[in-house]
Amino acid sequence: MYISTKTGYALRALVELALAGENEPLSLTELAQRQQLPFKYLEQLFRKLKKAELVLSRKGSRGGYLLARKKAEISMQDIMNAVEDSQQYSYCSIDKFDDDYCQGSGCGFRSLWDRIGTDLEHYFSGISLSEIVNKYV
Amino acid sequence: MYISTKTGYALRALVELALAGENEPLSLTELAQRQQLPFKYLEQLFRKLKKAELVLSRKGSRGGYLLARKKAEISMQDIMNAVEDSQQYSYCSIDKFDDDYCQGSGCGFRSLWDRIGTDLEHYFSGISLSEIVNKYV
DNA sequence: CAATCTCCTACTAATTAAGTATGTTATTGA
DNA sequence: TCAATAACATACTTAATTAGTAGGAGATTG
Repeated sequence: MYISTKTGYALRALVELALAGENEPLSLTELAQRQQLPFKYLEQLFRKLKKAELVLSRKGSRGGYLLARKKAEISMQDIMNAVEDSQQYSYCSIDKFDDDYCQGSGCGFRSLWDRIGTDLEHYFSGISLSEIVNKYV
Repeated sequence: MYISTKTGYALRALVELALAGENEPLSLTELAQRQQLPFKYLEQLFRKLKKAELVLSRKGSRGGYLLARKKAEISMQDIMNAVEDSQQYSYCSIDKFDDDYCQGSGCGFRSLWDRIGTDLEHYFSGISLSEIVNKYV
């Protein structure tokens, strides 16, 4: 169980946006250079970030990306949700078990996973981009 | 970020041991049947669980596995540590960045990852096998 | 001594993550 | 108005990790 580099990249990138000016879009070319991240990979991440409405874009020359919300309104949970493929923290391998053992929502393990999922979601929702920028960067 | 089936399997298996008698070892053959888990895969998991001193084994006929500690003394963190390959919750992709950006322990992101790792470790250490057995099974 | 187990190593298969390649569309500034 | 710039989109390749298999050696009990 670990945080993917995908989330790491996204976080770095958003921190960079947070540090940039409010109204000056930062281009991915620039961003990729500053963070030494693969440009084409970033493009993909940003498509997801945009879909999740964490960033806005401006096309064309002098275009780029901007944060769509205030730093304080973007949490690590948001970022992970946007970028990570599986939305769940844990999954019950329910389909491998027959009905005697694991019966949908009645399954004990499933409710354990659910609890853990909720707890972790709560935890990561509590870490905002502004906190990261202030404390760690 | 999610909990692997490996951890799920191990948890299920240990719960099964917890439910079994104190001094009657449970064989993997039996366990695999009860939980519908692949026997050979379980063997590997149990080798790790034994190495981590979470279980004891008795060889030979009528042999099997027993919990090495009281249920309350085994946490999800223990299980994950034992079974999961990477011991870290998060890793800094430090080696991809040059020294200008990320300088070992001085790197802001790294300390963020460290904080998260510590927090999660603490969280999972707080979930014991006995709690799981009591509340969820 | 035979059945039943753990123990050990080395594969293979499947899935996911990471990264590349190629091209299209929109916007700005010269 | 056109050329440069940068987002948008899709499809593909490679690398890494996870899940699962296979076969046999070494103990122990009835």
